[in-house]
Amino acid sequence: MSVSYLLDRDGGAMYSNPTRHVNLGYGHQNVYPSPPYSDYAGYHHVSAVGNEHHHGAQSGGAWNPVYAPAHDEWPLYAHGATHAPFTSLGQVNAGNVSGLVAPQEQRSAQGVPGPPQLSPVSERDQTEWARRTGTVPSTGEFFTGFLQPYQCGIRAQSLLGGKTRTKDKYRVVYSDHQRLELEKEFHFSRYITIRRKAELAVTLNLSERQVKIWFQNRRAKERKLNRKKIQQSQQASTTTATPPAVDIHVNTAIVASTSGSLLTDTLSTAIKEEY
DNA sequence: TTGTGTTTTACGACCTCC
DNA sequence: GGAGGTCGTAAAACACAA
Repeated sequence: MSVSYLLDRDGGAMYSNPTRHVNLGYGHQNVYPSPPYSDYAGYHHVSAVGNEHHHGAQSGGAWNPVYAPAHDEWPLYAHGATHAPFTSLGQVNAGNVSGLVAPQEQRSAQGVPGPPQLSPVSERDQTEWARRTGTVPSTGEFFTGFLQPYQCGIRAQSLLGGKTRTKDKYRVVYSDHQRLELEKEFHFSRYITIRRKAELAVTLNLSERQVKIWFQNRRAKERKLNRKKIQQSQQASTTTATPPAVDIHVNTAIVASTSGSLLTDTLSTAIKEEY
């Protein structure tokens, strides 16, 4: 299967060779039936994310001109960066995060099963997050005020021996909303398309580079978790008195794990069919 | 409060593919 | 050569026990 989904979703915008990433072990991204963010309990919006696999029918959908083309990296370093991306996505207020509503409506208008409404982030969640981060946005500034990546940082050169870091922040902490949307996207597909990356970057007010790196880190996290699970299962199998039964479900689970994902046997069956 | 372990961003090095 | 992949790592942010 490899990355054909990319071609499907992106009209071949990414790689034309379907064998690319064939060894990466994530060739099944499009189907991912595990419970939403089972290993991501740290985020509190799970209930609103239950209907993932949203923009799955984006394939073939026309690129919506609402979304800007890929913009330059690091667009938001200065204070008071413009927040134009949201001006076209509807009003954002402190009690209703609606950044993705417009895209969904557009997808719906295209007759495709679009993404769910953006997970509603309650005012309590926002204030909680603001409290934790020590940043309290004013009404209407939930996105524009304190979610700016590198909001305080002027990208400084020659820090850390030539490495580039922000001047007064080594890294920013993404908002719950940003991480939630990224997780939703990741849950839909382990590999983001160029088109979707640009879309997300605009929607979440991140740079495309940040989105790309987030996905890289997220895949690394998943691999790490999978390695841990494999180790645990191996330890469990060695400590059990009875030898592990030859169970098709177990085997498929191991196959899935070694391929770097959290697959169910049902899913692995689908993968076998793909391969 | 503090020490410590874990998680989260961000990057560099290196690789593959076009 | 450029883009994006993995892998390893730095360091901030966070969680939590003592």
